[in-house]
Amino acid sequence: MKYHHGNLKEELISSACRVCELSGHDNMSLRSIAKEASVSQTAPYRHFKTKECLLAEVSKRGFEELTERLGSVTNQANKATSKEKFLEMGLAYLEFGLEKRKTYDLMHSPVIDKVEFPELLDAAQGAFEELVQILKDLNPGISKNSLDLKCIKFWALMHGLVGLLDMKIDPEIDSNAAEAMSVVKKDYRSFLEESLEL
Amino acid sequence: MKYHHGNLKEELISSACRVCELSGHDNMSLRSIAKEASVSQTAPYRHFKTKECLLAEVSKRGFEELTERLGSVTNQANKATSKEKFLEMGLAYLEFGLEKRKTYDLMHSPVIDKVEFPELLDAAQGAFEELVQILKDLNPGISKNSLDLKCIKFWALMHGLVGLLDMKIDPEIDSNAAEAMSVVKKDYRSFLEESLEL
DNA sequence: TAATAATGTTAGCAGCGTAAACATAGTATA
DNA sequence: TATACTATGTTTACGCTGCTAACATTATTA
Repeated sequence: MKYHHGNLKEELISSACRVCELSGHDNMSLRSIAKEASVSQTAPYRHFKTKECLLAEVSKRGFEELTERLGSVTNQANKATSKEKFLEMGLAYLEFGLEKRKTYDLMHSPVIDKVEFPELLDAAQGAFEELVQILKDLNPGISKNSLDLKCIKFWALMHGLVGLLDMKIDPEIDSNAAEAMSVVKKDYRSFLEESLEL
Repeated sequence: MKYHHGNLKEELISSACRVCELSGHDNMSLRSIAKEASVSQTAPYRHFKTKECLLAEVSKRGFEELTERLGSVTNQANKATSKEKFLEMGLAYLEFGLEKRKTYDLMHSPVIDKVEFPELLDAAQGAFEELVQILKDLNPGISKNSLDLKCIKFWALMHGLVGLLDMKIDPEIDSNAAEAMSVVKKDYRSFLEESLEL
């Protein structure tokens, strides 16, 4: 066993990403992920000033993956229309939010003060740009102001849906909210289509 | 000093609500709020099985306040039209989310497993019913299915906006997202009006 | 009045984030 | 090549946390 690990920082981050998505950032201790890397409890402090810094790294990777997923919709070199790409982007956003739910939670959690991590804002901005681009394509000649509003509306709707779709609602209750949610879940696409006025 | 407090449970809850909104549920320890009530660290365990149970109570009160705020819009006995009430309800939702941001975070935080606290789902359902009612008034004769979809759309948009509006974006960056956000902040009402197709 | 339940205290456990002091390995410079 | 310096690891320890167990006091009920 070497005294120097060689690639500890990277291993800690990827381990943290795994633990986060598995158990949520609440159940994620620096000590446990240090142990997972077979390293002393305080070794991470050679690479991260605080636990929050490691979490910020996890969050950043989340935004990068989201950006990548959205971008791959934009960049698919097929004959899909702008409208279709737009719908697909909405789906891609929802899929990311639901598949990587715990990571998505961290990305939007107040435990990381984004003001202290400007690179996180940059990463989030990257994802936002993808939405901006697709909406611009979809609305040629639109004014900057209207475009901004459309972007926020789209983003907010997607963000809100991720939160609501994942709500654990007891089907026994058969409440209005549960019913409505199941309608949406049954077919995201038609819901998106209607909601986004296409 | 009496041995028995007499009203400890209630005091712990209201103290927890205060601390939560002040510092966020992450910076809230059972011990500190016990101390605030001048009671031993373990006294809360006579009233709450775990810390999560106390947090659930705080969350529940949040939903109740939200329901109350939304309801008071519905029930205002003036000559406001349904459309105006609808807009006001959107504003009321946003105001609650932004004024009681930390509580709002707890209400939507994964630290409380809502499945384990069905009364929380009930409380959330209460708020949802207010949205349903106003949308029903606004769209007489609408089909149940369409109504459900409209509700989700409205709720998701509001929920998403609360999350986005509170984002701390460095104005120096002057990014697209920051610009768009400031446009929305400048006048929620016109944004809502446009977004909700009125 | 005596038994019981409710509600408080004290002591103590294991886990946490983090700081300080120290050890070892890799790198740059003389 | 020897030596200093820096990077990266370990050990130890501190105070805080949620929580349990054992015990004390008060309120309620038979």
